[in-house]
Amino acid sequence: MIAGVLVEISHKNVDRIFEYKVPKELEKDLKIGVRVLVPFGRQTIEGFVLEIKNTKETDKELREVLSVVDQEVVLTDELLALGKEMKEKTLAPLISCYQVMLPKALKAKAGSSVSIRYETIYRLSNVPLEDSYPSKQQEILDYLKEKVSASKKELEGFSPSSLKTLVGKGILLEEKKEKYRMTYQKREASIKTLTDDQKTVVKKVITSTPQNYLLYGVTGSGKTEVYMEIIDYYLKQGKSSIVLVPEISLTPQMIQRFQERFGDKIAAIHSGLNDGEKYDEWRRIVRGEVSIVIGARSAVFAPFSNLGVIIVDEEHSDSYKQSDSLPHYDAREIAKMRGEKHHCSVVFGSATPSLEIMARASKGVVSLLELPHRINGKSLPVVDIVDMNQEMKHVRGHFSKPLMDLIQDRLDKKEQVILLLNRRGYSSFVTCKNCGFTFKCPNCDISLTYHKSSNTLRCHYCGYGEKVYTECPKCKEKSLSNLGVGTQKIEEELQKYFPSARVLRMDYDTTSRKGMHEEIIQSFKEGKYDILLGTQMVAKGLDFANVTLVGVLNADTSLNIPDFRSSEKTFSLLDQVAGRSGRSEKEGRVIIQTFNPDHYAISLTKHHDYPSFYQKEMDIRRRLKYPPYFYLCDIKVKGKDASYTFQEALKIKNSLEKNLPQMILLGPSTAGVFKVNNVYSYHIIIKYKQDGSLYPLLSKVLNHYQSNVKVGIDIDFNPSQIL
DNA sequence: AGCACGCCGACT
DNA sequence: GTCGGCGTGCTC
Repeated sequence: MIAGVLVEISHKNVDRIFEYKVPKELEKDLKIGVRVLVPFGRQTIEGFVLEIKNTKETDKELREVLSVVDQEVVLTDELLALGKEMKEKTLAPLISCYQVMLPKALKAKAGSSVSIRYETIYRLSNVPLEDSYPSKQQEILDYLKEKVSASKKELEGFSPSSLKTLVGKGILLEEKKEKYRMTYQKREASIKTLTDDQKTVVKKVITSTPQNYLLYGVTGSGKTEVYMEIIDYYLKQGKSSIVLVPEISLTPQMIQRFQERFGDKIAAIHSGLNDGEKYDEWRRIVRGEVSIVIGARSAVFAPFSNLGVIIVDEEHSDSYKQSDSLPHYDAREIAKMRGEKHHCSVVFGSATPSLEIMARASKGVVSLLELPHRINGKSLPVVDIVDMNQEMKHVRGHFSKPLMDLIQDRLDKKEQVILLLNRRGYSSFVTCKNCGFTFKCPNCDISLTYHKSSNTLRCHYCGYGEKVYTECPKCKEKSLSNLGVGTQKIEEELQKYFPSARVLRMDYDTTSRKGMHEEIIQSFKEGKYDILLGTQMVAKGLDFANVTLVGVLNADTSLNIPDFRSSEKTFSLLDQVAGRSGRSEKEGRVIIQTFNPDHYAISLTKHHDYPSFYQKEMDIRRRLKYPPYFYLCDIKVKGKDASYTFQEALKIKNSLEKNLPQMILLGPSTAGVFKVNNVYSYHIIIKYKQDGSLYPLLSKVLNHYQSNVKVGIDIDFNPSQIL
């Protein structure tokens, strides 16, 4: 027997199958999809068995498999095939595709530090019981007759020596049992009755043939209830479900709602868990002990064999794309692929769907489901857009008069306020403090980034550059600056203007400690604070009945990020945060402060007008040849020697240009984050309608450079952002 | 990714 | 004469 093994080294040079002889005694344990320990050069490492050949003759000199690591298959046939497809679509090393599917604990290096936890349990053996025992022993026996089995901890109240005696006599059995670090308790099942709209959506999904859906529902329309109802239906059919949410909205509040309804049938995988806890959750899934997985991006790989439905909540979130490491996969695409394999539906939900999916919905490629009303029967909150150009004279700190007045009003009424400090794309673009003017690239329509070293403004996409002016070209004021404020500064201002207000800050600083996120949300919910001030994380999924005012201090920052999706990101953020207001009985209000009141991404949030935003934005995307009309591919060329790296990038671009005449190639341009750790990056951007020979061609480029140690190449198809 | 082999500079 | 720099090449 010969085993084809993929070793646990994520590098192009070794991203292929190596063959090993299988010793007779390992043959029965060695299966496709298990990990094995193999000698590799001078080292001993782990790898996945991908092939088994039953050839007897050993024509080649092969080394032997040392041991089999897993008793159970860790990569099922489905996941093995899925990994190969991912490699095709992302051009990442195959091993990296398998590594993202598994918890850290199952990767070779972390394996030693995370272990399975055990607890000792006691239960009655088959030895016939006598009529009576000494009283201390009898107590234990009575307890166990009732409970069948009990852990050591539970029996702490009883006499330890009597316990020992009973075990010694063989009346009780002492066993080691695996113990999970997380526990879920089902609480009051508060199943709300669905509205007619919600019922229609649920019915459509569970009665139709499996397909992909876009659930377009306004904020507060009860999408989560719809998800749970669909999941419940499949649960009763004996099928499992995956719920994907962006990490930022995977709040304790959200998990709690699922837990209340489904109890220990759920496993929640989020960044708050440590490696051991994640490993436990994964084992519960593999063993079929749970039927519902709720988690961020990587939860899409939950090893279920009988999927009933996959839910992708907040579908528009860019966190579904893995951009920081290989493989650059998109969980939404993986969801569709698994949906097809399992013949199950995939429901993509959002109040502000991505243009890509809405475009597909309007073509009929995905089915559109709508929830146009809030479940509380109230209309969406009234939004006022405050023009900060006009407000300049009345402004106190970062607060306009209308916002100040409304905050005071809510404090008087003992109602709560959420304030959003938009920090998205908190980078060095130049804005006029007086009129809000920002420099944009004439070719790409994205904000220019300030480069201190050369004192120039540059476009990250095409490389266009211009000199920095001291005077604003629009209003002629000398108010150009690259401004930015932190939450601490705003908190100080709030304390100054509203000394009696109890302000709670929520940002990356205050939530980094484990459990802090939960604590903050809980204490705000309990009314211990009047104002919740935070960054993006206050925008999504939070549900506070007493919040009747949402204020956005600076709507413009996300408008100016150097990305063709900046308008979409802004509209979606503003609409989402506005939706936090007036979720219960009381009417909600929203104040949006901006220097660009006429920009469509801001003005259209006034009436929550997604359809108009969609039309307008699609028009721009079509004219500038951006998605969803064109696909994008971002090729990053990195190296320590700036000029050498640029030359190589230019060579790549020229050769691609020759071979891809029907595609549009941009660059090489300096990356937004040009220099990181003394490594310089250049981008080549490809816009295309059909991939044609793109993939094989880029694969060749990668192979050509795999042995070049001076430059590294990173390819990202459909990038969520180009940095 | 490791790890060794290999061919040129400053030292006990 | 050696110790060691990190460039090139291989791992079933």
